[in-house]
Amino acid sequence: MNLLSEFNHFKKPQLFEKLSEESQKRILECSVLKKYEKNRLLVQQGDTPKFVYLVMSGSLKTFRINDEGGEATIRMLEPGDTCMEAVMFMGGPSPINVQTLTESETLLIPERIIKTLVFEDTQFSVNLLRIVTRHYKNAMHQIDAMNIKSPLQRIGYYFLLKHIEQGNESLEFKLPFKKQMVANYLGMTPETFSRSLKQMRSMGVTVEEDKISLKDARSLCLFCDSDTAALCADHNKEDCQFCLLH
Amino acid sequence: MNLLSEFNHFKKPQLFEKLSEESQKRILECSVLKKYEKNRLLVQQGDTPKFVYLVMSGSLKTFRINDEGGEATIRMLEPGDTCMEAVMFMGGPSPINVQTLTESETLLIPERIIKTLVFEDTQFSVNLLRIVTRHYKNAMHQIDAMNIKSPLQRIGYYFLLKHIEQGNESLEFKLPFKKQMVANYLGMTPETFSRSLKQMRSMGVTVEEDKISLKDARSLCLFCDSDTAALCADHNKEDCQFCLLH
DNA sequence: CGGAGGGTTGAGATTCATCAACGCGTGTGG
DNA sequence: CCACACGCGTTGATGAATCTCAACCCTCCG
Repeated sequence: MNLLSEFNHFKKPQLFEKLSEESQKRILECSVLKKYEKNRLLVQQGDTPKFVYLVMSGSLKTFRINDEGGEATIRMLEPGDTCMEAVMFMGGPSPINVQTLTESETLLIPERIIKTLVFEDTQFSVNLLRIVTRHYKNAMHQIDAMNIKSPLQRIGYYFLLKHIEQGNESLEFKLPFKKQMVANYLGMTPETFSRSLKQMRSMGVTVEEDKISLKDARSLCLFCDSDTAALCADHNKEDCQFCLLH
Repeated sequence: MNLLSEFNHFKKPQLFEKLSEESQKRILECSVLKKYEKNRLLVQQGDTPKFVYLVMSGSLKTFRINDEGGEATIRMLEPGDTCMEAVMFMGGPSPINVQTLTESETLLIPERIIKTLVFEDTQFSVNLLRIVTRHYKNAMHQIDAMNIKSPLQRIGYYFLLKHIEQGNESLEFKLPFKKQMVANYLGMTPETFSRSLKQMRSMGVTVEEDKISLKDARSLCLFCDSDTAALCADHNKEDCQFCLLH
């Protein structure tokens, strides 16, 4: 099973970064590839974690639910992303559900190899640490967003991230998930999401279907902040709005 | 500087758990103890992280702010807790502020020793991983709370955690921070916090000053969920409300 | 004594969720 | 080939929940 070649199809999973061939082989040898239909529940709150899921194709979400039926999306995953790595080190049952958003293929990496390797390969444990801290940073931004940002600002910041992720240069980029999903991820209803998008037009940001178009490269700078600016290739250019603020 | 004896005053920092004497010594040798007055800002959003802060006495908070002056509390720390460990592995500037809530003493552990040790001592990197995943789990609950929980439920869950933390047996326990702080941490105003406390009285939970009193040991079970139940000593007793739900 | 900070209470304003209806594109079955 | 249902997104009207603002009480402390 040579899956490594597969990784060329998308960003190389951070889990395998700088990892010795040896360790990569050990992981892949005991992992299995599995295909799931749309909306299939892979993990439920309260389950004991058994696998790390590496998305090969399709998309998943992780989320929490309460008895009244409310859902809070924690993350939305695309090919190359992993989930449940963090949960394994929390101890105890999973605090989250994992579900496919579309038909998906995922690589199931057993808990045992993860927990073994973490003590035997420091590069692997550092990779895990980097992954989890990245998730945690995201979570911080989510908390921040829901406490002190308006729906408009939440969307703006989300778009800014996607813009930076997708290379920063093009004035057009894609919404990687259904609007409903994004809305819930941002902690609002589809209705307010839609209404906020309308407001955004007057700021030079238009959305048609899943295509986001900017009037100019600085349209989203309004939504930037000090720690996100560092990710921006234009951070040090003199027309960076964030820099102007100082 | 023999600080290890200090650790008897509070829970042993998870950072040092199962760590060799050797490694502990290496850390302590290059760390310094520092005293700060109340409301002193130790780290600002955008700063590059220089230290891990281990709280020896007093209390700190980590939080984000926006230009309109809004604050979103991420964590509140007591003696034995650490912060900035996660930030160091995020890469880039700090997304959070760190500030003392009261006069405090903290141990400053330089970034360099952390980043060195993480590659040289797997126990240390696993400790970090456990710490960060615990933070992340908390963050998930915060996200969940603000999306799909009422103020009442948020407070109830917070109280439940404190109750479990403080040993689960006594019907009285303490609110470890000022109400204002807790309110902001839970994403609400002091006013709604106060009003929700009044509602809680009819559920058998009364608060006077910082003393929380329960009518009976099950008063908070309403606010439990599947992953938190596992922490509860009474989880498997037949009168556990959560268990009854199934 | 007087001021400051924390907490509570009340009244009013605002914002977002809810509910309902509609448009549009797609797929399906008669 | 048409009719219909369904999922997704949008729009409008309504209502409820929480924030805001203001006043007040209390305790602590100079």
